[in-house]
Amino acid sequence: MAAESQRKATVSSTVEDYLKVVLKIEDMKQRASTSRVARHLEVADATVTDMLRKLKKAGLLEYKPYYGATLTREGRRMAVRILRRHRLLEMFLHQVLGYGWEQVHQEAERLEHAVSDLFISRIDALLDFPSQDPHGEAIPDARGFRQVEDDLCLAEAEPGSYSVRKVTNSDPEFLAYLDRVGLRPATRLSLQEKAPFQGPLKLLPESGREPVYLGLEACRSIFVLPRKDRPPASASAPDGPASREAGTRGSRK
Amino acid sequence: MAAESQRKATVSSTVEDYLKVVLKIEDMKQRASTSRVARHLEVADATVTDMLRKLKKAGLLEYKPYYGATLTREGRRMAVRILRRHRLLEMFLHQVLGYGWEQVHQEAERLEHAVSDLFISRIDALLDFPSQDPHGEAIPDARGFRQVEDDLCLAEAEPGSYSVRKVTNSDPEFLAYLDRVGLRPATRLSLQEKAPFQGPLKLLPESGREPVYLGLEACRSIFVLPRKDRPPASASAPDGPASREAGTRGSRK
DNA sequence: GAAATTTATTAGACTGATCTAAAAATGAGG
DNA sequence: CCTCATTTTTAGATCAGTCTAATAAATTTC
Repeated sequence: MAAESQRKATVSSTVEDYLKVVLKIEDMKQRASTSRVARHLEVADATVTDMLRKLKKAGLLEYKPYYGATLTREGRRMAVRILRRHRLLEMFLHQVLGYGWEQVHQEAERLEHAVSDLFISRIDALLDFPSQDPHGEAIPDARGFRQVEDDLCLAEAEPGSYSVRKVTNSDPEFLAYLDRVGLRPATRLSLQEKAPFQGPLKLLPESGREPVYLGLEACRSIFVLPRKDRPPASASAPDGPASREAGTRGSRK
Repeated sequence: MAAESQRKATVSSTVEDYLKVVLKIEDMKQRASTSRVARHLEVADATVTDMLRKLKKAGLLEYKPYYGATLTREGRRMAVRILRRHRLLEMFLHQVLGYGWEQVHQEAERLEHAVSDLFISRIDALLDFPSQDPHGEAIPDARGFRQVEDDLCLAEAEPGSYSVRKVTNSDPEFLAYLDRVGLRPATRLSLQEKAPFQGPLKLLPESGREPVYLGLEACRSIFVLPRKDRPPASASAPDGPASREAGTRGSRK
């Protein structure tokens, strides 16, 4: 008998973190090499080599020495489960406990390993089965299905009118800054020029404020949706004027 | 340079568990001996000996070989902090996420080590600063102050009228049973006889149902408050009408 | 395509929390 | 006060996750 194990494999939170990182790297269409994984987790390369071998043995990923790791079906299932927990928790912290979007990541990072499935299903229901977290990232559903997201990275966008879809960077400082200048999911903005190789990119958030200048790196973590109306227009959108105002519950301090 | 350390000592969740257990034992007015701590934590005695020495070195408790441990001021502060988190979390799970009182303990046991102070203060406010958890146990306040509780243990109570104050036993089976027979904090009940050495004690919960019989051990985890009206009376208590139709003596079947 | 550079793996060690088995204190009874 | 049972500690190991330093494979560069 060899094809026995089915469900229930309970893993340490360390293992969950490794799987999460490999998934994240694969999602960015990069190779999950030892050093890349090590950078994400902030551990030594040697530690990762070791761990990847263990995870391979556990059947959670494929591992080719000098190449890197690839999640197996089971490994991906677990990774997506954690991703779901993480994002659902972020949403919960934001909506129910009033956390700012720059505060949710760190807390969710700890809770995702500690809460039970019951907890997750209760907050899912309490939040009415949300499909996105406070940063605009999609929350996988309970079966592990994920929406396909082919968003446009601001760093590659042509001049035009857009709205912010998601921000993939959890640095609190950075998020707090975006918040301050009025850039959050659903914010409308117009872009005058294509992102330069170096130097800041000029944005005009609809919020009417002054232009915002962002470095290339910053732009890489902002994803947008094109809007079908030209940059400097007056009244047009039928779904409400200065909407954006709610969400992003204050707190801070 | 010697009297430096003040706050901030961050400890592992294992250490938190040891402190919690020592506090619990001290609260029961027992000696926190190696083996008693070991039994509570379900680890080997040798492990405890080791750990107690480390905790002593860390200044969290006194430790006398062959005698046991006593929390220091700092150790007690930490232990009470965890107790507060635990009970506040239980209340939160019960009130906000709809957990049954037999489900809250296990989840809180994991969360108490994972949530931040911000999380705790948010749920505290959300629950409107509760003073008791779902089992009727007092929640220490944010400064670490604890209400003095001198409750009467059902195992020692004289016949009379009481109401349930708290239940100190987190076994889900047991709690689910109490729930089924209608015994929970604030339930009124009358006691016909004093707890026997062996055999079940007969209780009459006000909820009108049949008498309930509880073993001595079970009675030890139930604490009650005397009510000021005698068993077989008619009208008297100003805090409720036809309270206790205390008659019902024995009979019923 | 050989040398230089980068990336990855091996080797050896450490830390924290745990265990088992053996030795040593403690404390009760005679 | 001596012996026996109980409780506690010591000794020696294990396991997971991590590190550093040394070595080896892969890749890039000239």
